[in-house]
Amino acid sequence: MTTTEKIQAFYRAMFDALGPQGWWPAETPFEVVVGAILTQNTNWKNVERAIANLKREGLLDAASLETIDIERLGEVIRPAGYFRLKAKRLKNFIHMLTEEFGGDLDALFALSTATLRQTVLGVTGIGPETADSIVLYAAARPVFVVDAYTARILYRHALVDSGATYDDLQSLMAGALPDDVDLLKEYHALLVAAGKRYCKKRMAECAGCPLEGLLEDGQPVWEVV
DNA sequence: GACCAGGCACATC
DNA sequence: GATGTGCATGGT
Repeated sequence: MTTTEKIQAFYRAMFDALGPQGWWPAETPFEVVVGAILTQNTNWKNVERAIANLKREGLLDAASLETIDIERLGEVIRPAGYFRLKAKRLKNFIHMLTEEFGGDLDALFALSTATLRQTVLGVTGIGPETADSIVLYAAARPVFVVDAYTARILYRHALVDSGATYDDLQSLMAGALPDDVDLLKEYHALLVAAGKRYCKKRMAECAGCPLEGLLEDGQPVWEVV
């Protein structure tokens, strides 16, 4: 089995076992952007609380976030953790959006995919995973979103070594998959769903994982990652 | 009480 | 270029 075949087999196995995940869980592209920043290294449940607070306070739009006091914003998003840091990061994104695109997400999303990704990446506090989440799930452009579960699952199945970078992982996945927005949305969501259930950080047993026994060559690696 | 969660920037060597 | 550390809440 080639690496490409393995990556495609992983998708089928996860989809058959777990079904469509319906990501991103948000009502609007703007909410996707906010959620992408708030979920950095954070349980989604806590992000939901923070987003509910933003909605209740009528703050889930560019103009409101541009004008709100940063300390008050921090209090509103507090349940998401790292709240001072994330208040700053939200402000950084909104400043860029306001100054360069008149606060209009559609204007930002009119950029070419590569330029859009670079522009979003240029915001302090937005790294590769957050940028790609925005590009894929908010702007609906075909990029592969790499996250900790992607790295862990590919590493434990010996498709990459422990030194693989974000770009290494992204290239590997992109090279094996079509430029299909719906498929790429689903693949990332399935990796997270499978990772949460069967491949948590210190989990050494993975009984019941849909990826179990899929590879006929190469033993899975079981160092903790 | 330790460990973890859908990262990222920055300091230091 | 690699490695270490701060950031913070809420669930298990």
